[in-house]
Amino acid sequence: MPISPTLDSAPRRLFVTTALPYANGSFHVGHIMEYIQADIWVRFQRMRGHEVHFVCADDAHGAPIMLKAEAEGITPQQLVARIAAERPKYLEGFHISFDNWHSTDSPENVELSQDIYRKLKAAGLIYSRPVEQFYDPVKGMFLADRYIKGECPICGARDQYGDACEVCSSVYQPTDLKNPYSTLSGAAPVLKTSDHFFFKLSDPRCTAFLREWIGDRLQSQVANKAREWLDGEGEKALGDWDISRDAPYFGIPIPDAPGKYFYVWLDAPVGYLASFRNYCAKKGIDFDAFLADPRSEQIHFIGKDIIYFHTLFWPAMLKFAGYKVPDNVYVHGFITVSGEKMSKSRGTGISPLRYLDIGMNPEWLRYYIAAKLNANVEDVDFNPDDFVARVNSDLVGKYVNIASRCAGFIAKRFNGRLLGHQEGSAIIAEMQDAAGSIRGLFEAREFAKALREIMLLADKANVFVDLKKPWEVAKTGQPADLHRTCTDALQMFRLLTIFLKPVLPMLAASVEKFLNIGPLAWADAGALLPAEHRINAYSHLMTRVDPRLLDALFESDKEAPQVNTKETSSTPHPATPAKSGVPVAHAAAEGHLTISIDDFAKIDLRIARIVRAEYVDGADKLLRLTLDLGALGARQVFAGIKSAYDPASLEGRLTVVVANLAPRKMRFGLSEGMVLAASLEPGSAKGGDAPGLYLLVPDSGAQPGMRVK
RNA sequence: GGCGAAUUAGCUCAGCUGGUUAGAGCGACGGAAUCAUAAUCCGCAGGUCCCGUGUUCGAAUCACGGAUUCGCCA
Repeated sequence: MPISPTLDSAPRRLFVTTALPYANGSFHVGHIMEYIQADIWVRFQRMRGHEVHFVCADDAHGAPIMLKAEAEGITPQQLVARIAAERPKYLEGFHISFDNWHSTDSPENVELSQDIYRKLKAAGLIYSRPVEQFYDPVKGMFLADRYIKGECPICGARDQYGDACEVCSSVYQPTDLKNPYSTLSGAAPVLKTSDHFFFKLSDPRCTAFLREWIGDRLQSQVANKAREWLDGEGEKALGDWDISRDAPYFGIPIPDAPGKYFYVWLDAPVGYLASFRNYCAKKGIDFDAFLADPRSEQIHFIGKDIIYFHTLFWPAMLKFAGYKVPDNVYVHGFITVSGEKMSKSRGTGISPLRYLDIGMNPEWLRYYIAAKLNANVEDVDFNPDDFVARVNSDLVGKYVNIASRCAGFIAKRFNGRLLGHQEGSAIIAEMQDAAGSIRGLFEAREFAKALREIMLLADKANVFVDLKKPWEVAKTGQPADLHRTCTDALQMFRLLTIFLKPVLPMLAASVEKFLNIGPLAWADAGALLPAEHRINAYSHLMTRVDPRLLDALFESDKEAPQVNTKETSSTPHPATPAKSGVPVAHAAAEGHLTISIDDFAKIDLRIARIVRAEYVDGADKLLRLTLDLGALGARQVFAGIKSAYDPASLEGRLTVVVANLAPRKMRFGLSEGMVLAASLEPGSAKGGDAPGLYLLVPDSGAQPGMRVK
């Protein structure tokens, strides 16, 4: 049940988080979707004047990170630091406005996790008992289910994981497997007993509290699921939670229990608090006072895969450790691509980094995702054709176009000044009235509905301009009428900008500059630009999506990056079950000096004929080359060889081109490859020598399109 | 296997507690316009509402069965 939009204007104090991403790999588009959803909501709240603290952190602990670091010959801390270092590129790239980004491998988290544990223990909710588990005698560690494979006890299929058979889909215990082996060492695991600590979730105090906490605050789908778990009976009864792991383990030591560590899922959500506390210290906010303030709201945005942890363990942990409990958990579905689940191992999906690298506008994605998000736990499909149509039609065709078609008149005919808004169009008032319902939709995370309503208003603005025909009035009518129409249309444009600002913060900033106004807040919808207000020159606010960019986005991005292998992903995991417990010990250790023949084979080198070569307006170093690649067709390539070659001298010549280089959007157009040329390394030029540039040329007889290998 | 969710025009989706000819945006098609980075406006055409049976005066909407897809069973 989404909470009803606040109708009063009492300032709220919001502590908002997104799920902590596991720090063993880069962000995927599922993370980005969650961040975009939360960021839109957060920016909306800030625009309304509320106090918002929006934080996240890397989820750094656990066996997968420990093993991966070991395989790379580095410490877990080094691995986590490397991943952390690349986070800002994504977050800034998609304009995610976190106030703080921290790590669960931090002093704050150690302190908070241990404190919570001690208090739970004091409350009588922690106990220990022996657990018998598979143990890898070679690695000297206990094995989680996914590090064990063997033959299915039901159908006999080989190489099945310890929890379920992919062939006959029966479910069993790892100890049921026939001929089990450790995926880490290949050794046959042995059963070994060890004491584990448990959080007594089945305690009547916990279940009673959780029933009450769930109340009607959660989305109905989420509440139903949580109650199903809570009310389970017999086999399905709510079990206690095993919160300890034995050394060796990368995690937080359990107080007074040598060799025992918190299971990563215990300290992961505590990371929300750790990050917030770290942020409070930097900002001089009183952490304890904030959490103690009954007005403070704690909101977690998460994906549907981790409902269990956030609606059962997490509130119960906080409650019985005497901490503030979450006010709400907002759950979203996964993102699919053209209806297919993303699978990193199969190379499908969208790489956020590639999206940025090929020059796609992050606000296109923000808009598209917002246009498909609602408050339900439903998957969102990224459909390339739909993406192009939606963005181009809504944003460029409808919204930006309003400013574009009026700004010229205001600038040329009226010296950039607006008319007063007396007797303005009724559509302006209609838009101002709509601010309330749009606000309610943003508040309830019904972004798709909000944008539909906003675009309906944008349609009306375009019809308005069409009916008023300023281009005719400019020739034959009264200047005052022209002034009136264009002023009104810009007033509408400004109102639409307020409504779109949570989704399109950068575009809104450009509009603020264009309109020569300060940052727009939600309440500004109640007022209009004053008479005689002077606007700045218009420059285009957003370009259309070139469908070829989508091709580039999906093209042969086959090399699968690291697959998440945490026990359960703490992220809005797009899909794929974590199926790669496969050790990669051999991979990175080989150093970076040599590559394999397979690596080299990835580079598609081709003979190309330079059909045309020309200077590029405004480029210091570039020539635009049109290449003939034989059977591969024609390509446009920008080459930084202007200093060494006269375009005319290049036409007709053969050279070598990297044909499968990811296309790159440059200021002057799309570059679809790279021609090869020899030069000295920068800085190694001997005094005075020009570095020089020497284009590669094949021996005579080579034909365009031939493969070079 | 048990439980649950989804399936509506070419695409993306609305359709509340069952009620007259099932809606929107985009796309397609036909016109108009030319202020706007060809954007805009008007019109028109698209649907056995997954299939089947049933309840009902009446079902996209309810019940049962089935298909497909997905999820949970920690």
